[in-house]
Formats: sequence, structure tokens, C-alpha cells
Amino acid sequence: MPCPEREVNPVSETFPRPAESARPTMIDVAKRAGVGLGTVSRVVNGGAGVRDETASRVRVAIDELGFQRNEVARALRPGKKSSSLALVLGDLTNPFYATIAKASLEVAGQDGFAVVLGSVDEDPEGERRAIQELVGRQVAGLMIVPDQGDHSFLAGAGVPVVFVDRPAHGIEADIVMVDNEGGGKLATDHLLQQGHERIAILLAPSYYTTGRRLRGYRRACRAAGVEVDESLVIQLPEGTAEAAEKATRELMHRPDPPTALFASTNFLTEGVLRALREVTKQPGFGEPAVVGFDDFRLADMLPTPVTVVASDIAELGRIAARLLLDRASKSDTRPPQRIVLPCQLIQRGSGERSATGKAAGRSGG
Amino acid sequence: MPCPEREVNPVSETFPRPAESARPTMIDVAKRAGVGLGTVSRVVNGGAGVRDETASRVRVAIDELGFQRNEVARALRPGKKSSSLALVLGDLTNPFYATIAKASLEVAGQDGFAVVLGSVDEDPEGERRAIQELVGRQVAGLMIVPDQGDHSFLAGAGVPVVFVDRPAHGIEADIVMVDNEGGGKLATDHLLQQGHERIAILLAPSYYTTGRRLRGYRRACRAAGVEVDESLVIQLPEGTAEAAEKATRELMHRPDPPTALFASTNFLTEGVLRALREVTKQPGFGEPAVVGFDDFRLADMLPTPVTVVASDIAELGRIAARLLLDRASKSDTRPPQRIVLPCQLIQRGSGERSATGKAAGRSGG
DNA sequence: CTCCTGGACGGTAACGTTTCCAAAGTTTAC
DNA sequence: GTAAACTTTGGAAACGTTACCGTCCAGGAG
Repeated sequence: MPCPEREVNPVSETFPRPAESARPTMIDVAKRAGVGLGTVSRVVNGGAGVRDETASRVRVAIDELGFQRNEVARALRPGKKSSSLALVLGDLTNPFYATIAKASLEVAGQDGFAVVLGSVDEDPEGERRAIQELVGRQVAGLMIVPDQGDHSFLAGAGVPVVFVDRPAHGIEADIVMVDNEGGGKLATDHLLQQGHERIAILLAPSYYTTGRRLRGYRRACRAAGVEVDESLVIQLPEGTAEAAEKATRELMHRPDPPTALFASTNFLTEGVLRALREVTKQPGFGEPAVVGFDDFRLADMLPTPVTVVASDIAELGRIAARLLLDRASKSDTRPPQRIVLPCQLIQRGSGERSATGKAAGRSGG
Repeated sequence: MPCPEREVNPVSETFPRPAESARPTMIDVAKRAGVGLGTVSRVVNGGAGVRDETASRVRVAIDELGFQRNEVARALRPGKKSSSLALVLGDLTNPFYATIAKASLEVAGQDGFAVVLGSVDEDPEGERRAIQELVGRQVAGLMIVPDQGDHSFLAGAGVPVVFVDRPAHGIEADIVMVDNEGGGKLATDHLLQQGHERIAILLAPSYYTTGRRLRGYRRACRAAGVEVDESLVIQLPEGTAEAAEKATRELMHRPDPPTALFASTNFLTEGVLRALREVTKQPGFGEPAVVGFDDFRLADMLPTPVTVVASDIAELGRIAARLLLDRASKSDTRPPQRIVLPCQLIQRGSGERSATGKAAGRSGG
């Protein structure tokens, strides 16, 4: 039985509907409590310097009227930035970004800060516009996963900025990121240890991170005395699984295919695996080793559990938010920090296949 | 070679640092352009009723000073709600929520609206606080994935509200959701058709959706003349994969285990699969059929690709945002809508295993 | 009893924008 | 040539809050 078509019915129950009613202000509260405006303000802000009896009278009035402070008016006062942080990032559907968002949301929430989200899809101009918009909203600070391009326009914004995952040009600000180069080296070293010498690396067109990971790859190869076959360094036109799948398929059908693949992004890893699933069904195709960058859900549940180089992404978001909150409250006046989180190798099987076709090392788990 | 420890160094390059400089206001612009305040406002807001020559003079001044409108002050004016929507939801790490967030962000962004996020973790009081906070920020509208409990306090907020994924009590507002009951029936029907009669259903403690999906399950069973074994209706204490894994393991070790499982949530499906991977390794355990609710990434890449009942979650977010924007702009004054998106069955293999242990129907893809 | 001190409270001026009204300037109509 | 109508412009009020500055009262000291 097929699902019903999309149905559009007015709900039938009768409940109060959100009314465009005028919300009570402090003045209303003051009148009702029979006190002055200043007194209400004092009560709302902690109540220092107000007699208990007066304060409770005010609180009663607040409850009765359902008053709630207008944060916008509050933020208008000079020096009182709004208690919101802004987070500008790419695709929230990417667990990498979603994890950062969630973690920073939690940290900000503990301090009573909201997080305003700006999502940008690989569009430097769009990013700039989004940032300007958010600055106009008087946010207390900006967390940015920056795109390529000059970010010096932020210097005059009068707002603390923390860059996440990659640095930006043209401005000196805090930056929290993972050890991309180290991770790239870690992954490549691991594959080299299994005896692989033809290791392909797939790179998303992302600004910065890609370059660092490639650098780690090269460094590992050089250290091992393995010459890099430049035809195995694949710069994808897009950072999607589909692009990686297509590239991998082509790669594996070459006369001299790689015996191992290093996918420098979680989505790329997915694409690689999709391609390999097809390709290795055909006779004569050995299954190459695969290492991914960034862990992902279900990586351990795939037919061959996937070995990855990973770091604590949630921690990335937490650190960024904490740093930004400290900057915003002026409690942190150190020079801009550069915080780099380590990566670690998680061996699950796909990366432990030796160059001769057999799996080595522990697999699973 | 292990990764380097977390390193914390000041960045060395010398770039302008974000300064706490006073931002120029319209008054500054007016002075510089030699015009009145009102004229600047008119130019900033589209420039109707201003001579071209005057307007361009103002624009020059704006550029020179780097003026940018203070959205907070703007939002203070009566009737001018800030151009932000609020989205209150649970765990952003859940692709389900992340998809909603992304979709609504896109739609809102097209209209020049930002989205303020409030994340709440299964805490009715926390949800209420988060919502109040956001209302205080004068958002133009609220999108809420509501928790259990009374939401009538929203009636006086003076802000349009759209509920997403599940309705709320105590207030009449728009609601956009998927056809939970239909989806539950669809999944169960499918399993029944494979000859299963002992179908377990795993339910997260989530408000509302769980109940509807269970209802679909029961309706399907009744229609097929299969009596529901209540011991196969598993109410989990938590909506996590771990809880589902544990429950599934226990379930499969019963004297009379189910021949099929219906996991009513994406995380639950994951837990079920984890448990089955362990359990079915042991001799004497046939692999039960599995159908999940909500599609998830890599579902088709698992050893047995996973059959799911799914709907267009992104569309859920898009519709909600669009509806809210229309409500906020007063261009939509219809009575509250109830929009239900259909579910469809995606057969991939795990749900097509027959009760006798053999896979039936098409698998893969 | 008076003066002083200090806490409690009330009032008012911002904050930066939009909106409205009036004034000034310009065109059109007679 | 004058009146009327319209366009363009300037200025002031208001939005709801906080910060500051007085005022007022009570109580203690002289």
C-alpha cells in the first residue's frame, strides 16, 4: 500500500494561536509594581542594591505580565554586544561540520550564548556577505571555517574572530585546527609500512587542508625513499563522494593501478569505497588498501572496516567556542593563538591490506 | 611516528588584528555626505524618493566610512522583527536534524534571513529556556522540533511558530511532519509480505513519532491477521545505537527470537545491525530481516544493504522555513496548516530476507 | 536636634535606526 | 503670474534597555 499523498489540512483542535500581541516592557512592569524603571532594570540584572521587599514585588509583576527582557534593546547599548556567537561554515550535512556546530553550541549555551549560523557553499563572495550580515547583527564573536580569499575586511569589524579548521589570509586571529600534515604523514606511513609503493591520494578542492595533507603524504614518501608518481595525486574537481567514485574507477582501470588509496576527506572515502565495491567484483582486480582522513559513522560496519586517520572534531568546536567566549568577555588578551589538535590512526582493516593482496595486522574493531 | 602533541603557539605573521573600533553610524554617514539622517536611511533602504545625485553622494560616504547598518538598532523599531529565524532542535550530529537545519538555512538565506540555533538535549525545561531566550532576541519566527510538554507559553510570544517533525500540545500552530503511521505500516507490511510473523519493533523514547510508528506497525499486523507479541515491542530507555544494540542482543538470545526487526529510527537501525553482526556469527542463528525508519548515509554499502522507510527530510526543513517566512511577512494568513510528507520504501536487501532465512525480492541498489 | 553618610530608588539621557511630519524646492495647471 | 501638487529633504520622536546622577529617607554621630 503506497503512502498517502502529501496532505494539507487545517488542524481542527482549538488552541490559542500565537498572537501578535504587544509584549510587556520594563515600563509596564515598573508601573504594575509601582516602582521606577531603574529598579526594574536592577532586579532583572541581578538585583543588587534593591530591598528584598521591593525586588519581590517587581518579580511578581514580571511573572504576572510574563515579561521577558528584550535582548535586542539590551544589545543596543554601547559595549553590550548581544550574547550570540556566529558560526559560519559549509555544509551542515557533512558530519564534520555538524560535529563542530554541535560542540560549539553546547559550550556557548553553557555561558548563555546563542549561536547564529551562516551556511555558505563554497562561494567566497557569499561567505563575505554572510559574515557582514552577522557582524551587522552585533554578534559577540565570529567562528569561521574560512574559504579561500582575503579576510582582512574582518579587521575593522570590531569583533573577535576564531578561525576553525583552516587559517585565513589577511588577518591575525586565533585559529584552531587539526594536524593535517601530520595526519597525512601518519596515513601514508601506515600504508608504506604495509609494503605499498603505489599509493594514490585523492584531494578535494578545499582550501588549505588539502595542501597540508598532500604535504604529509609527500613527506612520508620521501622519508621512505619512495618516489611519488604524480599521476597518483588526484585533484578532484569537487569534494563529493561522486567525484571520488568516478576518479577511483578510472584510477583502478589504468594499466598500472595503485595498490593503496589515501582518501583525504570523509566524503572522498565513501566515494572510493563505492568505486572499489564495483571494480573489485570484476576478476583480476585485487582490492587495494584504503585509509581515510576523518572518521565517520559506520566506518567499522562496512564489509571491510575502514582504517582512518582521525582527530577529535568535537574538541575542535569546543576549543573554538571557549576561546571566542574568552575573547569576547575580554578575559583573554593573549596574542592570537594557534592550536593544533593531533591525529591518530584507527586501524580497522582496510588500511592493513598488504601490497601483495593479503591483510596484515589486526583487523576489525 | 606518532602525531605531535597539541601545540599552542602564537602566530608569527603580522597582520591587522580585529580592533574594538567604533563602527560608523548613519549619523557619521549623513555628516560626511552633507545630508540629513533621514536621507541616509532612505538610501540604505532602497533609495526611493531620493535624487540620484544625492543618493550617490551618500553611497560614496558609505563606502568611504565602511558603514554597515546596525541590524540590532533596526530590529528595535516596533514591527521590525530582526531578520532571523530560530531553529530549536535536538542533536545536530543526528543527520536527520542536520538535514533539517541545512535545508531551512538555505531557504532562509535566500530571503536574507539568518538562522539562530538552539540545541536542546531531551530536556523539556531546557527547551523552554532556550525558546524564551530566542524569543527575547526578537527573532521573526520559531521553528521547533518540540519535546513533550506544554507549549502554550508560546501563544503570548507574539511570534509565528512552526513545529517540525512532531506537533506540540497547548498551542495551535503550523506543523510539518512525515507520515509516521503510514511509514510504520509500510515497513511492517513489507516484512509481513516476506512471511514474517514474529516482527520486533524497537522504539526510541521520543515523544510522539514513536507512538505513531508503533501504531502503523499494529495496524499492519492487524490487517494481516497477525497477532502482536507484546514482548516484541521494545521500548528503549534511550534513543541511542548502544541501547538498540543491547536490546537486540537480548532479543536474539531469547528462546523464540523474532525473524524480523523494525528499527524505528536511524540510530536504532545502526544499533540493531551492530548487534546482529555479533549474534549471527554464532552457529544456529539465522539472520533476521531488518527494516529501518529514515534513510542514512552508507546504508547501501553495508554487508547487507539496509532496507529503509524514508521521506524527504530536506523537504521537511524547506517547507517549514518557507511557511515560517510567509507567516513572518504576514503574506500567509491561512489557518494553521498540517503538512504531512509521504514515506517510501527503499528496498536494499536487509528487509527482503524471508522468514525461512532466504532473501527474497530484489536486493541491492 | 542637627548634620552627615549611605543605601534605595526615580528619572533621564543615551544607543542607532526607522518613520513621520513639516519645510523647502520644483514642476504643473490654470 | 499665482496656486496647487508633487518631490526631495531635514529633523525629531520613538523603540526598550542600561548607566548615570540626583533625590530621598533612615540611621548614626556629633
